[in-house]
Amino acid sequence: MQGKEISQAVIRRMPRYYRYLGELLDAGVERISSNDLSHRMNVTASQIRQDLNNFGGFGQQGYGYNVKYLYEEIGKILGLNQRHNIIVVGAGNLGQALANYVKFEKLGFVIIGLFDVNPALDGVSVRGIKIRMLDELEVFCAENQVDIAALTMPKQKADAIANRLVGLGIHAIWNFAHVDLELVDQDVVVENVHLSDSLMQLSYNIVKNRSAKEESEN
Amino acid sequence: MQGKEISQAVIRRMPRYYRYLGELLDAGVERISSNDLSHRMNVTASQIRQDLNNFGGFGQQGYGYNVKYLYEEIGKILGLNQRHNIIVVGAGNLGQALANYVKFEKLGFVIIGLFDVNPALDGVSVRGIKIRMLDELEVFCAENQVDIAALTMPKQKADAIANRLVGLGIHAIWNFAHVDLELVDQDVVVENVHLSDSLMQLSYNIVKNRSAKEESEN
DNA sequence: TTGAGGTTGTTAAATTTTTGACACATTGAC
DNA sequence: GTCAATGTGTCAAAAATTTAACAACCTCAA
Repeated sequence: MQGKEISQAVIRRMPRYYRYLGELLDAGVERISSNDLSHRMNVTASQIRQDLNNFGGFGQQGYGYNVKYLYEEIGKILGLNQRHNIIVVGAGNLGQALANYVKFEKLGFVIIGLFDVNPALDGVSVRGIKIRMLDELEVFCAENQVDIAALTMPKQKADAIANRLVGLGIHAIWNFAHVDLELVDQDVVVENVHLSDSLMQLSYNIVKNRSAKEESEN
Repeated sequence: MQGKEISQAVIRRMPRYYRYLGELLDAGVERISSNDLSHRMNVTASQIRQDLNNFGGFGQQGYGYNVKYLYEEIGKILGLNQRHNIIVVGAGNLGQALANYVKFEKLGFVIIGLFDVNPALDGVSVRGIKIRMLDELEVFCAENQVDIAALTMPKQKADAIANRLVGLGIHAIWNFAHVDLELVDQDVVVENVHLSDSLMQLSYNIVKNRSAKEESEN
């Protein structure tokens, strides 16, 4: 409960630990040392110990970490011990893809609504989730607990809708629109998924890799 | 052409600069100072100058940066001055969403093929792109220049297909499967998009934000 | 029960990243 | 032309992150 801030660099690595521990758990592995895990994950053992110690001492000297216990603790740290209701605003291909992605539910993220402006989609269901028109947002948010809004509409509309959602009491946004949201209320958590940026990074590394190869050839 | 390595931290920021410069260009802005840009982007001017100087001196003292020139130069750095042909392996919702996303083409990323194992999808077209069966991969890659493979199939199949693709001469992978690919050939560039990880980071910040609020209330 | 081997939590060092500061070049008003 | 204002490129300082090292402690076989 102490307020020492933990860097986002550490947070970015936690889901990966969680994933590896889940796999170990499935494989029936009961305990693991930071050294062993570091080899599997291709990071340093020191980093693993340092990262985990931000949240407490989960291991035991001479033994290592209990896989099941550590898995559950990291789950709690990441808030996976509680349910998060999501609405997806923008029921195009990406929005529907998210709605169809069953795996999120195993992590506690449940998509409870899809919204769009396109009348052709009104009433259509995706995996049992009805697509609603955007003007039903207010009523829906009043009647349902919405924790996260995923934005998958074109960037031109993103700002307006994001602020409308925040006004409806939603304080977490998973933003797929290719803009940096400008929110009036500062007390909102935003996580961006910028696919174009990701592609550009890949592209940079392709070019770099290619020229490195050419250089080593002469 | 000197080989001084540029950190991925810098590379991660470049697409964002590119985006902001593109917007300025569209808005008809001809020149911009690092200071002005820093305010718009909410970073330090020093970081902008430092970042850009990794690639050369694009600015001019007393003037700033020419928007059009800088935009184009960053485009070149990111490899956007050349075309990248993409195939998407896994033509489910996400794969089709990618195929439908027109914006990638403006950046030079052209999806030229979709592949799946589901016979029900055989021959179906998405935005004019025909879905092919996975066993046609070899012939397709022989007949077409494929620069990037996007993997949107379940994680169990990802490793095998990735290695198969690398064997076919594809050295860049845009990986949406929730695994760290284990590739036999080391000379491959991989960019991961782990949506679950992104959600978990969001979830962490939700919980943190919530408890911070509660604390400030008492 | 003992002790050799193993492993954490933690402190310190090394490295990387970010920020600050300023010499010097360019601009543009007069 | 002159000169104050502007603004880069770069060097140095500060901050953050990562890695290394090790004392303290636990395990488990004998």
